[in-house]
Amino acid sequence: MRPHTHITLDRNSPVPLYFQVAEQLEQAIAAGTLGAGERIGNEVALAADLGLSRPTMRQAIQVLVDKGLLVRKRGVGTQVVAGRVHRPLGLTSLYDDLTKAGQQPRTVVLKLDVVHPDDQVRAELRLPEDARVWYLERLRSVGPDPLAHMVNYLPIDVVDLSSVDLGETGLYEAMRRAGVVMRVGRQRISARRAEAAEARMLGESEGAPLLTMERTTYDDAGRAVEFGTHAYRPDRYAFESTLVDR
Amino acid sequence: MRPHTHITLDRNSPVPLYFQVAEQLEQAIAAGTLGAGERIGNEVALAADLGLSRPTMRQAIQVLVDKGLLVRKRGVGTQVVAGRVHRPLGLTSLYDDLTKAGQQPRTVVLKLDVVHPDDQVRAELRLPEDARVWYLERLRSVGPDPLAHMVNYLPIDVVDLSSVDLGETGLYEAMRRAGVVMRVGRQRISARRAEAAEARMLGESEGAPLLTMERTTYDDAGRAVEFGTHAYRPDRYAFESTLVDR
DNA sequence: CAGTGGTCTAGACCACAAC
DNA sequence: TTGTGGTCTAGACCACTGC
Repeated sequence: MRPHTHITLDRNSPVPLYFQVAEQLEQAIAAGTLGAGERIGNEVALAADLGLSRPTMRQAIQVLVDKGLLVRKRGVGTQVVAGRVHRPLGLTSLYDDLTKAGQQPRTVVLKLDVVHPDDQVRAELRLPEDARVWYLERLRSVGPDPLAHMVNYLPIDVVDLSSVDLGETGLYEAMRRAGVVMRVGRQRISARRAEAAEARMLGESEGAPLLTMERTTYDDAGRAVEFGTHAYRPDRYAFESTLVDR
Repeated sequence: MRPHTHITLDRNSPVPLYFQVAEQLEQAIAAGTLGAGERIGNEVALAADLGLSRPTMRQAIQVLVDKGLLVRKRGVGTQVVAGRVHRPLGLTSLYDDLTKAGQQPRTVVLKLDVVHPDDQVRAELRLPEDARVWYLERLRSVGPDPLAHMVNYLPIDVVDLSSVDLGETGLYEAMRRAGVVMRVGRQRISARRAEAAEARMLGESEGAPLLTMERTTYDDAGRAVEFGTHAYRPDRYAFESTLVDR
């Protein structure tokens, strides 16, 4: 155990108390104030120190356990996980990823249309026979080289894509601005050979390996709001994620 | 809202109450008793019906929210997410995945040794200069065709691999039997061309696309217990996962 | 307005690990 | 035996949604 690292609470803030604690603990870990393998806690004492109830303190710790930064062990305590911190793979888009990493992505819209979806897309989005969807095809680059070729399908009533500058705004950002609250994504990552046209667009040779991702995203009402199939140049992109067992 | 689906509790069971509830709700969703878009809840009434406190009921629902099966919306209620259920990508090994899917994987151990790790491996495992590690190289097949080529490094004090039949037992299973409790995994998925030797082993041609995964796994004390770099035939394997925003 | 989930309190008893 | 996290209770007030 060790003296806890100067956590201050603002009980008038709209930010929940458990979140304030989690944020400051995370900063302490990132800054090295709490080093790998070091123990925090215990929960009861920490809660008392901060004038919180134990459930609230537990909730704060749980946030960091879920992020893979802390591990709990009954009868022992709560410790900082070894190893450098990865940004977790969340419900973000490639555009979000790149801008957060300080990159400046450029996007070319190759096609934007309203179409009748094929059976696979209609099944993924759980749409009726006669429904129509947005068809969006884009090419994204960072620096001089292309990075990803992206095809997305959205139910037409989710957002009006014709009124959005998709060269300047990411698709997820546009959806959020339209009031869509995305909550769950189900994705499948694999690889395959580049086809001729695709290879040309991405600046690769035909048959080169491409990293592929298919994702269906659902909003806070459980409705499918987007289905996409993307292809990435594997020398320029990888999927990183943290898995936690509870 | 709707009548809740016959949940029975056993207060003498060692299984936590919130977990009993979550399990039975999940079964109801899988069976279609609770259909896509349908509302459950509310929390207060459900808790009262089952004779539970509201926090316990909330904890049960939270389990399924984290799995991506339910979404909550303040002022509205809790609904079942549309779409079929995916098995989530957890802290499992390829061996676990395949056996759960009813497959019978065969594993050939190509090499098992104790070596001095190179700088990358030593850094991933956070080991001192003079530490030694297990080097394990395997080829896994399902049916007549090879599926994955796997290289793993483990600190020598984690488990004695020389006493395990790794042709019959998965690595993760062997670690669990040795008392290792794995809690956090950090992984990176990408793709590349197959090299000559690798292509021969996997029954592919040189230059064929391979799906790659690197993973470092940590135990319940925050210690790095395993680092692996794997290559999969992408026509036979893909990574599926569910992402949840909270 | 009524109904919903989001947060928070102040306790309690238990299971497990380490000594 | 002592200390830790794991579970559970019975309330409370608030923020947001939809009518």
